Amino acid sequence: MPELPEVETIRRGLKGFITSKKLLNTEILCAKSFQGTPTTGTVVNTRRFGKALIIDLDNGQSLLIHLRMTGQLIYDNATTTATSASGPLQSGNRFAAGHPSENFVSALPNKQTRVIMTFDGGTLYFNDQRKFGFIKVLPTAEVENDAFIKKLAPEPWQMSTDDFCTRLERHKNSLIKATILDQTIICGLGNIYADEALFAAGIHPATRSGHLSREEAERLLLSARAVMEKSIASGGSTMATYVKADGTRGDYLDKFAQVFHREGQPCPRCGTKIVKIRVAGRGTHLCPKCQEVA
DNA sequence: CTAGGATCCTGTCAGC
DNA sequence: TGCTGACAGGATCCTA
Repeated sequence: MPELPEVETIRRGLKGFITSKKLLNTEILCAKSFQGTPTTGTVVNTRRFGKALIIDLDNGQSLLIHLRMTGQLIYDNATTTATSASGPLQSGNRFAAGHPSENFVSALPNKQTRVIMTFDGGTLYFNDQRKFGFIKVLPTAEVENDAFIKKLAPEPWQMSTDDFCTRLERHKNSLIKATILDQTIICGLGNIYADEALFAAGIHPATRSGHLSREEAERLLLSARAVMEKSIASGGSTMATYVKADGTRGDYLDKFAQVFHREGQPCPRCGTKIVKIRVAGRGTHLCPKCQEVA
């Protein structure tokens, strides 16, 4: 679930809360969700590689966190006077981001809480319904050598059209949606932003990657940047977007999604009904008129 | 090497 | 109501 914009939003939000705070204790409620030996230390940095979040401590150790499908990070601030640079992301004493659910606002820990990390100033809950995500402790110097991190391709902002075209050609028989979901080909997109980028570029998700013209490839690359930038600007999937101003629950996708979870509704561009099909094993949303099969 | 499908896990929802 | 299968904002492993 959480894709690059969500993880970037988490990074920015957490940075404001836990920088210079000391991690005092780690409580592991689900062994599968935690790798390595729990450690203690003061937070000196928060970084991101694609969808992976890194928290660096001053003891030479780092936390590598991947939320996969249903992970959430929810920080409960112990002090009401904490100053956060990320005002809009905060609601009461809590900052929450990741897979949108009632966990953002309900009592913690709960059935889906996998790890509880106590800081001198607050508590960080790692919730994960499906247990695909994890927190891993490793030496800071080894983060970039981690098997997952090492394989990641550049993000859309770091990739030229030429480079993108070369990568598409290497996977010319794959469907374009599968290609852009592959983090070793281009990094950061997940199921939402893949659909949104393909819609913005007017490309059918089941097009063979090698069939895209250079112009189409460039449109897709620029669209990938644009849809993720827009999501980051609106705060990704955070409590602030999940809980509306009047206190009611909302769909955070309302902030930017044109096609995702909008099957049956009119295409914002031409009015044709959005359809949902299956491509590369994933639910896929598109406008059958704006994204004709090549 | 690439391409496609199964799989990890829990929970929800549509359909009988 | 209760059961069943499909599916879910990700990535890896296995097979051809």
